[in-house]
Amino acid sequence: MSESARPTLSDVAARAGVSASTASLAFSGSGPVSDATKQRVLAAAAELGYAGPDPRARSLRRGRSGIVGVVLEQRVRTAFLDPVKIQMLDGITEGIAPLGAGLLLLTDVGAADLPVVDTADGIVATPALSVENAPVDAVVLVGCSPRLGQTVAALRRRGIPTVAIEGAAGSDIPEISIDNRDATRRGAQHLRDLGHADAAIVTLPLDPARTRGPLTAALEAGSTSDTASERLRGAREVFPNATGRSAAASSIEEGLEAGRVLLADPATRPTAIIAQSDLLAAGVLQAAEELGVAVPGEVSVVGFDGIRVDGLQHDLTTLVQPSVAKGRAAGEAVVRMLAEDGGDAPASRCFTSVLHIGDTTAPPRAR
Amino acid sequence: MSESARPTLSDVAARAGVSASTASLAFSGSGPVSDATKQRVLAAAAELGYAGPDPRARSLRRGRSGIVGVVLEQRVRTAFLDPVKIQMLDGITEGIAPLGAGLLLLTDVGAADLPVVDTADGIVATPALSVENAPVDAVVLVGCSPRLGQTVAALRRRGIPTVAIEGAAGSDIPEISIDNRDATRRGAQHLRDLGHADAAIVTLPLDPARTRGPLTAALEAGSTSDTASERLRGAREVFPNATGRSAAASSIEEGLEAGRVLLADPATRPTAIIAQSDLLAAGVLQAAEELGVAVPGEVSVVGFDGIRVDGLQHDLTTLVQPSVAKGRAAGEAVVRMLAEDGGDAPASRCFTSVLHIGDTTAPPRAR
DNA sequence: TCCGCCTCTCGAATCGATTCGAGGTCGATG
DNA sequence: CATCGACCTCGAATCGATTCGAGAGGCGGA
Repeated sequence: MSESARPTLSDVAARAGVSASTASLAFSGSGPVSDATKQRVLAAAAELGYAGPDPRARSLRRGRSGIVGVVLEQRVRTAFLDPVKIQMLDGITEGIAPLGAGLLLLTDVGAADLPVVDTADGIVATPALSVENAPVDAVVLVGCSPRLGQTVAALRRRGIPTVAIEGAAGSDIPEISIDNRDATRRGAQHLRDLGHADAAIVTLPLDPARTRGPLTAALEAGSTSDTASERLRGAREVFPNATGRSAAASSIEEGLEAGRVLLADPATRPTAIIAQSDLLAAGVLQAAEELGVAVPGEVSVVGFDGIRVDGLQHDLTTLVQPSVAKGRAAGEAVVRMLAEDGGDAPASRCFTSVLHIGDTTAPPRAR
Repeated sequence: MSESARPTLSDVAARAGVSASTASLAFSGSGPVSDATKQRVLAAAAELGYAGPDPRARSLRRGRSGIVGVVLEQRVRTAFLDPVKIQMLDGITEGIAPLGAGLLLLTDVGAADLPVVDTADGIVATPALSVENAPVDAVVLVGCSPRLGQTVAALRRRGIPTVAIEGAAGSDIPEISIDNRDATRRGAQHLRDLGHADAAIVTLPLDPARTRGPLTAALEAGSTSDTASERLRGAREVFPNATGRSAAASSIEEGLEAGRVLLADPATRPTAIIAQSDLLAAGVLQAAEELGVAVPGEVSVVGFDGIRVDGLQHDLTTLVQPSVAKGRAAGEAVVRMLAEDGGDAPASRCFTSVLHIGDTTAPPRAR
């Protein structure tokens, strides 16, 4: 028992001359244990180099692992390149702080795609950790994805409390969202009020394939992204016939790409561009600069998110959304659902974005 | 048993008319189970809505949790604002892919600082998850920190395989690093070769307090950051008497701050600035622009990292380090250490940075 | 027909800690 | 002096799955 193997609680107990149960009490600190005994146990633990109760055993017994899963819809790098995601993650961290829980990064690419892993030795290793089998007490879904349905189904089957940020996952799952549609509408209205009649849109990825290209009716109809669709609808409320481009990601690069196409031809160039994220907007601004198109003189640009894009010269007109607060709300919802008395309150929340008018929008130049 | 509670493997087994052991075999797929039986078990599971083996129980029995911990030295937001960290994280993900393991985010603020959490109800909750008690199979330390020693001690006591990225943690812990000192020296030498004699340095945080201010001897002597110290030494090999500023973080903002001070007075202004990160360098460039100091005409700037700073107009002269490869190497080291046959090979690796000469360095203007 | 072997299934032990009720000791009180 | 608590400590059951050796059938060959 006390061989070279790591000591267990019973080893410590034996050494201290008490029973395992008493040792356990001594460690968890809560139970009625005399000071003398506690000291003895702690001393024995120190002598044996006991590092504390095994978290695996503890979590089996307690039924809680102290881990909250965060499901990202993309690979880690891609997700974290988006400042909005990072802010939400940070908010989640704040929100679950009272739980003292850790954050486990998961992607919903699905275990099915990679059920087991063959090691070099030809041994079949543990199936990859996924939302189907991760030892989590609760899960926060960040951003919707085509696989959302399957992910939610697995979570429901496992009975794991779930909260979704931006993505309708089902009536029993609290959703933390913002006024995507109305906010975008307000941004578009701002452009209309300035006198714009010809606005183009740069959308977030619409389909699972993240198709980059012109914004076609087919693409729009087949959208699997609530966020992109809602923002699109909001824009269409003001500019029903707006055309545009669909980006393959929310990044400056993609915005640049889209901007180049939209601004290329001075004859057909729109007087305003509504980008569905600040990163895309920043790319559009860069494209404008590249092509020598003045902002806001010749083209106005509106973004979405309200992040500080490092190094951006402009004060972007955008819809400022409370990303950190969203994350925090999600975290708090998790805490509530995990509380003993129970989270009867689904506690969905919809935050409001604020239109920040910067220096990238102005009346269109008479042509 | 099969009440409202979630079904267990034995429930499934009972329903399928087999023993629990057989059911287990059927699920793990590996054992010699007849197809008929397997189908029966799977069917029973489906009927009962069994979601697969409980990961907590499984990890207790198997002794593996399938989770790899990543220890960050700061809060999540701060860490992930640094593109280098994100790249490394991504590399780690790639590296441990064969494990099929998940990534658990941990910070080394220490459980001691927040041993237990009082809930609103006055109930004492589970101690916060930390490196001391997280159910991880291995850990990757990202960046060194003052608390490194304690973190490593806890890990060692627990017998958890550990790999450190940038930070000497002990002889038994593989370290993945880069040639901080020599790389910086080469960057500095490049400046010297161009004719610079008066270079200033902007360092990464040196002490636990992340003091922002002039680079004093005391600060240097008390440095707890290997990375910053090494890069500083490299610079000093070429410019022994260089003065500078210490930043409170690796960010554009901090670089801007430092740049403003260093470039404020045209009389004492250095002809070159060596920044210990690209983010800091970008800030310095911004400061230069603000103050109307031409780059590289009036001041040359060298960075470190080789990240693409979004929106940066310049092609920064910098030392390109392979961040993703570093992460991947760390992940691979973890895989090796976790392999059955055993990772006798500590497998420390030191990568080499490459000097990329952009357009931010040029000979000093004769004054 | 009988034997041996091979394939599939089962029992029981185990992973390490937690929890709860039972029991034991000791001091104080009537 | 006997009894009642109060306060500790202990035993045993439990969390849910995995694993390994043993045993039971079935089938082909002699």
